[in-house]
Amino acid sequence: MKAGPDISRVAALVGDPARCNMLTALMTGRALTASELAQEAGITPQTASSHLAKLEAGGLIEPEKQGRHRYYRLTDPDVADVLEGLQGIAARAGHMRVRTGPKDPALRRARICYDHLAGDLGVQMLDSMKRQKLVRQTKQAIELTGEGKRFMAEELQIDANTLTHPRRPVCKACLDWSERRHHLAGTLGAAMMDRFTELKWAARDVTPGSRVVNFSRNGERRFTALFGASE
Amino acid sequence: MKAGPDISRVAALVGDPARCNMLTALMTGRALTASELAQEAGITPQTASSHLAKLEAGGLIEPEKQGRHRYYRLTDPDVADVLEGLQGIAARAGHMRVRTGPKDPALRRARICYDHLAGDLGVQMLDSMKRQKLVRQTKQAIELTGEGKRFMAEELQIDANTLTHPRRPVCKACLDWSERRHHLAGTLGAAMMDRFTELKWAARDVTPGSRVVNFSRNGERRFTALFGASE
DNA sequence: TTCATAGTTCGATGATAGCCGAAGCATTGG
DNA sequence: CCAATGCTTCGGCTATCATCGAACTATGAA
Repeated sequence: MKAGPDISRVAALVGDPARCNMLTALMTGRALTASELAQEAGITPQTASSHLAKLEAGGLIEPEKQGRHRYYRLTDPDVADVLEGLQGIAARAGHMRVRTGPKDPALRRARICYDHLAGDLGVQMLDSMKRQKLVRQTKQAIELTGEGKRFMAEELQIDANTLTHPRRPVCKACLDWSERRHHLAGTLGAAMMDRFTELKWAARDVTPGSRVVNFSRNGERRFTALFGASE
Repeated sequence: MKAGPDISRVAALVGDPARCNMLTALMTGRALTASELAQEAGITPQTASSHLAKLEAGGLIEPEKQGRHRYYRLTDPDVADVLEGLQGIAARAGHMRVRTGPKDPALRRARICYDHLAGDLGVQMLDSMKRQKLVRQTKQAIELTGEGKRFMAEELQIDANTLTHPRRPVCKACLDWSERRHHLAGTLGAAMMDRFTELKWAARDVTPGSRVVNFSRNGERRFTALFGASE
């Protein structure tokens, strides 16, 4: 007498190493073409095509035709959240990748989680925002306070009114796999990351498929000035 | 140049239908024996034994020997959270089980999520608790307020001091797959569900493996009196 | 001790599904 | 129109892995 949605199909999709590599590559938030994803997974385009069709049927990714390219992106930030959740379990069980490159510490410090900042600095930022009362928890979601709106406008030139989105909250807590605490997701989290990039405080690592975010010397100083660790 | 924990192994574990059935059976929060899990998954004990060994190695379940029985439980509420998250994605993609029994509406209304209340009533409860300022979001977690502690003691005879646990927060937001909003997890969520059961306001469905929670007529009245929908 | 139950290990089997080569569409550019 | 590129479909190969029968260990009961 089973009931409820059938997990195993979705999980099986993520369970294949090739598909999993594609999905983690898409966690950068960027849309990638079928061939790029094939290379990312280390398989031929034919095989990739089959995998992509399955992922699409499973509702994990969405295609967008553009000329003779097919760009794929994760359908939803929620998908990224679940992937992060799985990473948390895998990390605890000690199932790290065999090739744990030198980039790993950098990944723990600051990385892209779909479209917002994660890792040590991401968690630090949300903590600091709460301490400064820029956000608070009201009914069911985190909310930007009046003080927070002023702060965003003055310090980061982000107009809070532009952040509303029909299907996505402005603020959302996203569980960080490396820190096991929350960082800020939602349209605000995305907008802030965008601004950091525009201001050249931070830049995504150039290695294709890397989620690492590198802060410049000046950028880190400015970032810490706004969201410094607990005094 | 991959980095980070390897998701695919964990996901592959969940991806097998038999193992997935076992895991969802364990989402009741109860510990089940190897044979019970075998029956739940519809496979022979030998096969189940192999699956259980894999799930244990993957860190998803934990055994506990008791006489000649081996009881298995989910290692961690976090595992249950990820499973709920996967259900959310599966539900959106329309991957419901083929045999969507008559219990389905009941499951959406009230069910056990590991050890606390989920479904419509679970979401309603957390909403109401926030409205009544029994809990609030402080730094990174939901916190029980002074008012909340009084409420718990007076209305439900729950001593807030007994709720602290070395590895588990008192309050935690858990994403509900059917409502797509949060309900209350953590030791408080578990304690409240226990109390509801003790007071005979609600009881888990007798069907083995069912996550449905049935509220008595009186129980629902009392529950609504405390955590009624928004007035 | 003897029997029954719970669980595991081993070996063989069979089906699923990932993989690639080759060929086929579709779009762009010359 | 032809060539090149991006992607998909088809067919066959292969390896993985879930499955079960049979035999074995361990605990508890008579």
